[in-house]
Amino acid sequence: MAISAQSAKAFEDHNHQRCCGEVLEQAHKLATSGGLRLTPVRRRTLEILLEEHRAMGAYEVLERLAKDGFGKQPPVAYRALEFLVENGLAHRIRRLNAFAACMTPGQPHAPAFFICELCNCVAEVQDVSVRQAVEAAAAGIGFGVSRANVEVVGTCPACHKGRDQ
Amino acid sequence: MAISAQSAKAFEDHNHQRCCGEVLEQAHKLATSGGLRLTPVRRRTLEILLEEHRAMGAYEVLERLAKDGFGKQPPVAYRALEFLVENGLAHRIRRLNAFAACMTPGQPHAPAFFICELCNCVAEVQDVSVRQAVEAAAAGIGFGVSRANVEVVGTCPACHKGRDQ
DNA sequence: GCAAGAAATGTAATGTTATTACATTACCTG
DNA sequence: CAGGTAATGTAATAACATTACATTTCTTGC
Repeated sequence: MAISAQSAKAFEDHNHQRCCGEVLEQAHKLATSGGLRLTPVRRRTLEILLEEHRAMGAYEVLERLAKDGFGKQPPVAYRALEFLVENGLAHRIRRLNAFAACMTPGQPHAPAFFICELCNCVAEVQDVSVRQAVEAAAAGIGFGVSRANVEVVGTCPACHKGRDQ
Repeated sequence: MAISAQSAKAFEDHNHQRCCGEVLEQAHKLATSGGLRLTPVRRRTLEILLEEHRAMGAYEVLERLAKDGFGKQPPVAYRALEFLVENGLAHRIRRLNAFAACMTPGQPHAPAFFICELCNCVAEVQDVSVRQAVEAAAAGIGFGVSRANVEVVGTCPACHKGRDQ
């Protein structure tokens, strides 16, 4: 089941070719400097997420990987995706049971995902204040934060507009 | 698979018997005043979540419902749970593929869930500032928020303590 | 270089979560 | 009490995810 072909970098237009290249390059740098092994499957998985530029289900990614000559079984996709998520190169969007490439890899980030309930497109937004609010709330109950996942459901600008018409 | 038997109302001690009764009573009021139909399955589902006072998987809830004489098929649980979530009487914790009764039904709320990665217990915290930060970020990209889901993973006070020892 | 251990991959099987479809029953409402 | 709507029961299946284990590739110390 395809989720959406819509832009995921906020909801702005952008030079997609360029954005893919940039992120991939950043990923490479991180891999070599950080001792990560960006193996062929992993690299290809990241490329697929970047090319599609949207949230993709694991099985959808798997199909693509299989076509490219990699294994056909679920663990192939799940392992590669897990690696990317663990190393900050991708995110898991739980509401959609899907994964999306991180648009700002490397830098310490506090992502929030805005998911359109009409077209299922996803925007990744870096927002420090959300993270700060979460940290403050955590401190209030003595909770030690390791990861925060913020997923907001609503309507993206395009769909919001269409609704009023 | 049971998720946790740990308290979910922040991480404080509380009079459980009393808290269940209160929330159920509130749910009833909402149902009658709001025109909701809190049917036997739905009511029982809410009771189960309240009794256990933790995040429960749909199949786990289903087992209990079946024992109580309701249907044995997944839609029985999913429909009841969906109803409760739609009407603010329960929440879905996506990271755990689970559901938990809302501890503050009726009042307009902005819940954030704190999930302990060691014991899997869940705390529901009402925090306006998180919601405000989300709203602000949404406004920045022209996104219309309908629901925000904040799930924070880390260590609860009890487990955090244990770790240091 | 090469042996030993660690990490990654391939694959089969299975487990878990969730939905679709449709028949039936209960409940409003005129 | 007839007709429509909402809720329920049930079967089947879809979608998502993990376990287990064999095999290969990479790394590292000698």
